[in-house]
Amino acid sequence: MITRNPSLTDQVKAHIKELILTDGFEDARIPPETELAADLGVSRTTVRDALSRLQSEGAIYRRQGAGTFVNQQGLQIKSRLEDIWSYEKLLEDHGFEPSVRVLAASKAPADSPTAEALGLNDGDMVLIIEKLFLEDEKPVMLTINRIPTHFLSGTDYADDEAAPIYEFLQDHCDRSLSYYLSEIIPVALDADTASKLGVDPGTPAISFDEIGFDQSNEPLVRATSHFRDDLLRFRLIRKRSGA
Amino acid sequence: MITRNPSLTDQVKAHIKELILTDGFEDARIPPETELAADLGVSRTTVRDALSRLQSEGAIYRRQGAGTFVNQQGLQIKSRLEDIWSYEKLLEDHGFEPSVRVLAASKAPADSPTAEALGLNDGDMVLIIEKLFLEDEKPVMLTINRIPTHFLSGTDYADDEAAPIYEFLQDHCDRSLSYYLSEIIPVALDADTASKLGVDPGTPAISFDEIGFDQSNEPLVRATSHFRDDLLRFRLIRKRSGA
DNA sequence: TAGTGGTCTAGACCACTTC
DNA sequence: AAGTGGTCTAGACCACTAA
Repeated sequence: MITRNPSLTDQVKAHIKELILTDGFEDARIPPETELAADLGVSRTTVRDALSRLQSEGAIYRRQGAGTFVNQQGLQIKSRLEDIWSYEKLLEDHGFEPSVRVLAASKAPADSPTAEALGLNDGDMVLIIEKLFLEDEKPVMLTINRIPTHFLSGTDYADDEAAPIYEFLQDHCDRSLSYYLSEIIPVALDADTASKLGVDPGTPAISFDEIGFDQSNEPLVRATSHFRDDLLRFRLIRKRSGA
Repeated sequence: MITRNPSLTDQVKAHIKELILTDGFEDARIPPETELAADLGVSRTTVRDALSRLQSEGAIYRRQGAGTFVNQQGLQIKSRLEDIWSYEKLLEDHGFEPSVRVLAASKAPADSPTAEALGLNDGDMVLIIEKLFLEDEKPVMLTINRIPTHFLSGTDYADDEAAPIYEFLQDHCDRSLSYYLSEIIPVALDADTASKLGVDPGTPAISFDEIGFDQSNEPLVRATSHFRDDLLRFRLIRKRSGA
């Protein structure tokens, strides 16, 4: 049942991932590329594309001349930092079933770091949406989004404040979020943030300070997020790079 | 002058990066893949491989049907987290010329997190190497490596304690470091670490807790590192993933 | 020496953007 | 309609690992 869309590569990738999770293989060894290609009736290139993606996700590793192997360690990686697109999905990948609570949604003049990040003038207004993500009523992360009000194409957005930001920007600003430039910052939580997250003030936490851009590199949104380190910890595989 | 090794793809990649940094292009637009392929006398596949790597580094982005463009934001990324291999190189990429000071190198029984990470028994000995990386006498990061002593193939390693760990493991343990599994942890610096880094106790910092594995997934080393956030901040590009 | 992954080619067709 | 990047094929040869 080989069809277009999802792409062949995606189907092959899903198939191999399935094999990894169910079979386990002997010695964690995955069949040779040529064999996979023959079995699935696709070209070796397609198989290699699929394997390359699995490799970059940390699920497998390859040794020239030896073979392709399952990377048990890599399976601990729930999500690659650079692949995080919505926090809803991030939390789901970590095994949560998050609910979202909008703590605040109001317009105010941009503070100075926001104005600088978004290229605004002093006094320009931004819509501030503060969302808390919970798992079973327990706070996991807090995120504050700031969107220039001049992007808003209407006023009837109240129902969608809980939506993922890229969706909100699409629906109510007619802008398409393309990527984030993100800084990873260690902080001691201030009293306000700590209380919203249900931890003691001063608790160390990871904070993301990010700017979301559209395809033309125009900044659309500035986001600041804080995570409960005891509930959500970021892991990654570091390898010798080809660069 | 097209030769093997470095690979064609690497040469093409370097060539395009050169173009990006010097020319700047109009509208940040990069010539079409077919044109690059013709100019350089290589196949489009090779050009695409090179562009894909540049894209994953954040230097460019591609829009189907529209073209390939320079990503000015992405050029701010000094090094991808997942491509960090030695801290020497990381610091160089950030514009430092780091010097290394070995603060300690001694054998001791493994503490319990180390023993667990490396699969050791209670009381097994590890060689602990504590290194401080400085820029102009100013501490930037501190790293502690723990290597099981039973890996050591000799006793004359004293001169190489300052070497990058993968080199030390190669030369004195005959083991080849393949990858790290790394956790990103927010901490408030304890008095000892803070004083070594020259900051106040309690200063928030990023800590990496990592296990280094060889090709067979055998753990070789556990490392704990702390960074001066005011001198070295991690940035990354987050994109919608193909996964 | 046999078998594996790594690199590269030449070409086809598709999906999408732009004019 | 023209031109771009995205997907896929079939095949060649190389570099490396393992028996």
